[in-house]
Amino acid sequence: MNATPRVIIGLSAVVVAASGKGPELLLSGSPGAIGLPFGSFDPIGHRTFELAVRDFVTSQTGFALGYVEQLYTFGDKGREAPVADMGQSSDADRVVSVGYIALASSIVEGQRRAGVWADWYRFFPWEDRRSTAGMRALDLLMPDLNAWATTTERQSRVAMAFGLHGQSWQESQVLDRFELLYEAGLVQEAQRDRANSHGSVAPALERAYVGEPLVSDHRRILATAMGRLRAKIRYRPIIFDLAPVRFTLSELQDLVEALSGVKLHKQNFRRTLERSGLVESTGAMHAETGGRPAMLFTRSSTSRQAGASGLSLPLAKR
Amino acid sequence: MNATPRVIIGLSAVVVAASGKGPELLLSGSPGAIGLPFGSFDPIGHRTFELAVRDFVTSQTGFALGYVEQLYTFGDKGREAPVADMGQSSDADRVVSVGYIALASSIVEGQRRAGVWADWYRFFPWEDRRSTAGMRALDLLMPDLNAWATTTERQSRVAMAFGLHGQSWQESQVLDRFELLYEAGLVQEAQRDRANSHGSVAPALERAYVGEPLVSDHRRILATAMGRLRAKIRYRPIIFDLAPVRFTLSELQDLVEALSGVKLHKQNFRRTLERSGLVESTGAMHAETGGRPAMLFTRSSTSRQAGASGLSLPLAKR
DNA sequence: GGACTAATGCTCAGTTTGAGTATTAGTTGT
DNA sequence: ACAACTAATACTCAAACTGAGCATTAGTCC
Repeated sequence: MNATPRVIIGLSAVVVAASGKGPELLLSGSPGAIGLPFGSFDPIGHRTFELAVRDFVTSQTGFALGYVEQLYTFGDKGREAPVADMGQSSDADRVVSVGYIALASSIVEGQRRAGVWADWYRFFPWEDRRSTAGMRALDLLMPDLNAWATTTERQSRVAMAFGLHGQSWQESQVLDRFELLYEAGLVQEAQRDRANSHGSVAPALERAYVGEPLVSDHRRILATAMGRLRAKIRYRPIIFDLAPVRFTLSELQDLVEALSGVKLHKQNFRRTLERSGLVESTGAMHAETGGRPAMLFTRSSTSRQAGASGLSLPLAKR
Repeated sequence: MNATPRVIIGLSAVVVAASGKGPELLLSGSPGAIGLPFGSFDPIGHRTFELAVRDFVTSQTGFALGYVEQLYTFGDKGREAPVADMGQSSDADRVVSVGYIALASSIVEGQRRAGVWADWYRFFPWEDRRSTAGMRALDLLMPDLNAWATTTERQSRVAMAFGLHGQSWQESQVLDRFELLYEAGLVQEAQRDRANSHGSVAPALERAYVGEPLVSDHRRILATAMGRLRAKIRYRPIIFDLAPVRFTLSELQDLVEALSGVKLHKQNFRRTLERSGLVESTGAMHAETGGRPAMLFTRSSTSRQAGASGLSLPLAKR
């Protein structure tokens, strides 16, 4: 047997922070080739992946991470993340990339250093169902999706994924929806990948409603991360790793809505939240923009314990 | 910079099948050094990890896998899985292991080929709360756990993990419980790892209630897998990947109980199951050992769709 | 002091659970 | 053929949880 080709471990991180607007992502790369922060794992220097992730994100962007969780390890041939500019890989190498999710509590202007932060809905406009803009993006996609759904199997997949025909919208099925759009050729990555293998060029898609593409398969990784986060806020109190230390219930609700992309019923949200025992009021009030002042809350100590549960998401009406 | 040491990707698989008794695991190794099926990833020959897993499990045990899902990637230095007998690694290499969970539908005697199958509760006796034996294992551990829990922080962790003081038992917290026992030095791996670093030898533990150890950190991987599976049956219909094609509701319940380690309320279990639409009755009946014959069911077609939900687990009384 | 804007409070009906009690359809022994 | 036995199924009932609204405050801004 010849010398085995080297295996290179790449690390990519979906770094999420909440600004006043909503969830923001840390990106790197140059215009036209934007991607997730990506670094390669040094088998000698790094004792654990997690330390390595913290390390390269900090050194690339000057930003220190809070909560970090492993997402998935991507090892399929033909979908490798690019390490071209690392100058160390050759064609014979096999790149395996380990994806991580990291949360940073709300962005304070001073904390922003290098790196570009972007609203994550830029890459998934149809995932934002709070605004009419997001709903409109989906409406615009539907004709193409329907055209693609020629078999009943496809139709049923589309219906399940996008909550059609009486199925309910499942906010955490981000990856299913993205994969469907990819298969239907409605996202730019699909056309790019096909062009790479067939040499054909498809017509440009209107970015406004198919979202912006990312380098390599980073949008897929991002979709995986989004789905995982959205699912996880339901059973683990990770929302508090994104929220500021003290917050009003409305601010917390806005944050949850921004993450999950749906509107919640205000009174029911606070009801379940108070019952859950995850928050406790500080005495202080918050002088608002206008309207009655709100109580400021903090996460309770029980919310920090090992098995603490997450939030329920009572949807708002039609 | 010197030539970088090689990175070797190892693959380990937690292969679960349901026999009449309960969940069984596929193990390999020789007596005294039992572990999970383990193989190394060939950067040239294998296009994807998943294919590689199917491949090495089949070639090592003659058993073909059904459902396969990635579990976690373990890359911490000092916890590498052993590849000693592969004859290809040197001290300078860094081993990263990607763990997988695989499910095989119920074991038919004829399907068993190589490999050893073992009841997974052999490794986690305290996780089986259906039998008095399992409850007893926990009772026997408690004095030692309490002795270890000298701080309130530790006490609260123990209480959360093991459902003490009014906290409820969370069947999916398998890893938390194992880690706690490890920290408390109550599982053999802890003593082995300490002996490796300090050269001290601790007294042997009574295997009957601390469970049997596995090679390397395989018991930890197994705990992770068990927790994941137990959590997942609640939100995805994977139980049907373990069940036979046709089953009675009692058989299905037994299977769920065996997996999750708790007793369920029979009438409520079938009520939620029927409402869920995950199963549909075949016309056929099942001639039982004794008692009224039961209807045979199959998983419904909707249970196969993308976003299908899992089972609710209505606990039985005290 | 009145208008305006959110934050909080409360209600109510429809569902979903947790726990049991009551029947029913086979099997087995006499 | 009948009685005893064993599970599978059917039903009931109350407590807890949810989905939807209506009603009441406590500040800010003319």
